[in-house]
Amino acid sequence: MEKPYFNGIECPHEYILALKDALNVTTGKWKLAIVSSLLWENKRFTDIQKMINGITPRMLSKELKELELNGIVVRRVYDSTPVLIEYELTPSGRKLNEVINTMIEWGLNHRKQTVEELVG
Amino acid sequence: MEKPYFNGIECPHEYILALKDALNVTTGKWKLAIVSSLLWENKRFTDIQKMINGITPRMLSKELKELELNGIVVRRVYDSTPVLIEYELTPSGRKLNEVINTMIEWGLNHRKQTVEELVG
DNA sequence: CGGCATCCCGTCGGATACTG
DNA sequence: CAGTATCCGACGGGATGCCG
Repeated sequence: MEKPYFNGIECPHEYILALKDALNVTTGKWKLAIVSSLLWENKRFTDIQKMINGITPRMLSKELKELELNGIVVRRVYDSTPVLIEYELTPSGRKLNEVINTMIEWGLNHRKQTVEELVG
Repeated sequence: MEKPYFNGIECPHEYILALKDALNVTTGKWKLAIVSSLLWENKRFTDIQKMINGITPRMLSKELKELELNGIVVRRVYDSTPVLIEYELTPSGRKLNEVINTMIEWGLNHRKQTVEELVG
């Protein structure tokens, strides 16, 4: 891994903003679950709700709006009868997978390290 | 980047836990700032507080305790007179920089993409 | 120096019911 | 189907003051 962007001493404002953008999407109870539900195929409101266990329509609606505002998700309205509404990830939205993977790799290693400390 | 751990369809429970560990540290107003303040050298309570603009002792105390519980930070007490207390990152804590860098890279690219969409 | 105790408020998110 | 409206508790986090 090359030099750190965020080293606690110098960190350009642009990087802070970029970090906040990422945190804005990763933080909260539902956003990552919603993104992940859309990774392999576009889905309708109710399908997302069924896929994510426990989310209420209120939260799903709110989160989808925020994700759309932040350029993570696109809401598509197909003017058929009856109207069909689908949600799709933007390219940025799809790339969130890389962030998630890095987090998981860190977490796996962290758990391994922590257990080793406890044992030996 | 190789295959995704978190693909929205299959994701082992172990990976979910690892992800939650990472989210636990990245979420919230202060944790990443505290971690970053300790990246290059260990620091004392008041030094961290001075370095991070605006954090109150109440929050710093609370966050440091959580970080210690989660194996991100170690609290060292040197039995000199007067007593010296220092905080140090664990190896896992230091590796958080990789997670942060990935987030920043995603955020930078996301902003570029979003601007391009608006322009063209 | 390195905190803790108390008060306070805004936001997150759940429950439930309702609508075009 | 794709949401909206209303109510409510829990928690994050700020402000202030005090302590060994």
